[in-house]
Amino acid sequence: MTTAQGARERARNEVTAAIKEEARRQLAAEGAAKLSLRAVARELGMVSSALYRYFPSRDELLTALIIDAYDALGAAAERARDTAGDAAPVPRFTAVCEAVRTWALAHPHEYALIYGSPVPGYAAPETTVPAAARTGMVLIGIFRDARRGPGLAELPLPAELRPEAERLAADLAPDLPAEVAAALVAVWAQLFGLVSFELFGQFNNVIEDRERFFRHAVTGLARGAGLR
Amino acid sequence: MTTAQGARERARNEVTAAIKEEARRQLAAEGAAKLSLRAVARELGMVSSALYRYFPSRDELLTALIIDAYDALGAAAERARDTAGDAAPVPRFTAVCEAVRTWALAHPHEYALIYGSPVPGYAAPETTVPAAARTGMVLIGIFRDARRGPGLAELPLPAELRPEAERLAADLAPDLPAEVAAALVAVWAQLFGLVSFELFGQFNNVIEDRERFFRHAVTGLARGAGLR
DNA sequence: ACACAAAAAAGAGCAGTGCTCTTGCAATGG
DNA sequence: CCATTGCAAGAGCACTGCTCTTTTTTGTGT
Repeated sequence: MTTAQGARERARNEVTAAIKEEARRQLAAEGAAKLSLRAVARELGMVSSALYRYFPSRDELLTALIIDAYDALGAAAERARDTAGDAAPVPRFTAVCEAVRTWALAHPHEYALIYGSPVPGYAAPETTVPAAARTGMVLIGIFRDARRGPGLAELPLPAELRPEAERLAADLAPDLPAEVAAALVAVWAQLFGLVSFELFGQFNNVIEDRERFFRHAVTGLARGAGLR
Repeated sequence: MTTAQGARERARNEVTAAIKEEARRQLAAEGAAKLSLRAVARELGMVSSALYRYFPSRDELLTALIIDAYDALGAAAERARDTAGDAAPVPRFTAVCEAVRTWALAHPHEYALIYGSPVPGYAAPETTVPAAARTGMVLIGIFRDARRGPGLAELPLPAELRPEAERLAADLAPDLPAEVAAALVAVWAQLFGLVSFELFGQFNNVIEDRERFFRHAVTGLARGAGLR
């Protein structure tokens, strides 16, 4: 049994959760750079050193928040995919993209935490990989579905990139052709380029109607990657 | 006369330059988060408070570095454009893209400073705008040149986005059609999406042959935006 | 050549940070 | 019931950005 394993364990889990909750509050309010162990402890009515019983370092706490952020974004993407139901590939794709953008706009600091500049000296541990992959999986799924039916056009693939693309396909989606896998990864990076530029202020004084622009851009992205 | 305007002024400029130089060294070595005024001062053999005569705050020093980084990237892009000479639009475009990527890989922390997550509470002042625009100008120039000659295909533009695209064209490149301006901005964001993903580690364990992948992706980008 | 004002540097200090180590207390389980 | 174990607290270290005051340097006009 994993519940009811002693009051001690239970209390520990509760305190851990409270710390993460307060940390997430501070993250949303001020950003990762201003997330302070001491402030979290203060808010929770404990002394800073006590926190180290729960998280061995500030970075470890950040890692926990990173995983949560990846999961929240992945869940938002999955929800959009499910809502889009059995629409055509392009609208399904754009629906997921818009969900990503909407989540990012609603949680800018958490987005910056996972897709912004990495903290120097901090390497994301393996633990984050599954959570990080969730959103990508949703995109892969859309391309996979598009292959059944007439929804996927032919794509060029230069010979010099074929080995890499084959490897990519084998790793990510063994049932997809190499050129689709390559296009998929490019689309993935470009999607987050659009979101990051908007969120990180590069569109300030450049683009006004960002929602419409985004919709147009991701439609182009979908078409460019062969979705029909 | 602006030179030889008193030894005092001259000394001031020299110290300012030395501070920026040392700061850039530390930035390259450890990243923006670990850039410390005290450490810079220490390295220069002065006391930390003396630095405030030259830069009113750490953020102001960062701003100076940001402008330098934008300028260096812009210069790299311009060099690539000039080297590409009168090649066809697509190779000229990819040459500039590869120059951007190469510069970013060579100066990861400076890249992160300008295209990574913004420092919370820090808004880039107007001063950075001209430097920031340089790289974009290079891309605009390529599209402009492509219009003379057969190098630019027709692009779709949804009616709902036309007003925004017209405004965009008027602001950025009055001699380009609205749909080209819109595509340009999207390409711009997507290019930096590719570079950021590689630099920020999202391609770890995903893409091996990053150079070839990048070349393929930006070629697709160019085609998608109408270059031929 | 010298005195003076302006500029620069130094020093002390404040409030904050992450993190470590020791000490004391209290709940748990044999 | 009491030893063990888990946890919180406190003090302290080495930092950070930044301010304010005092001292020193330095270019220049008389």
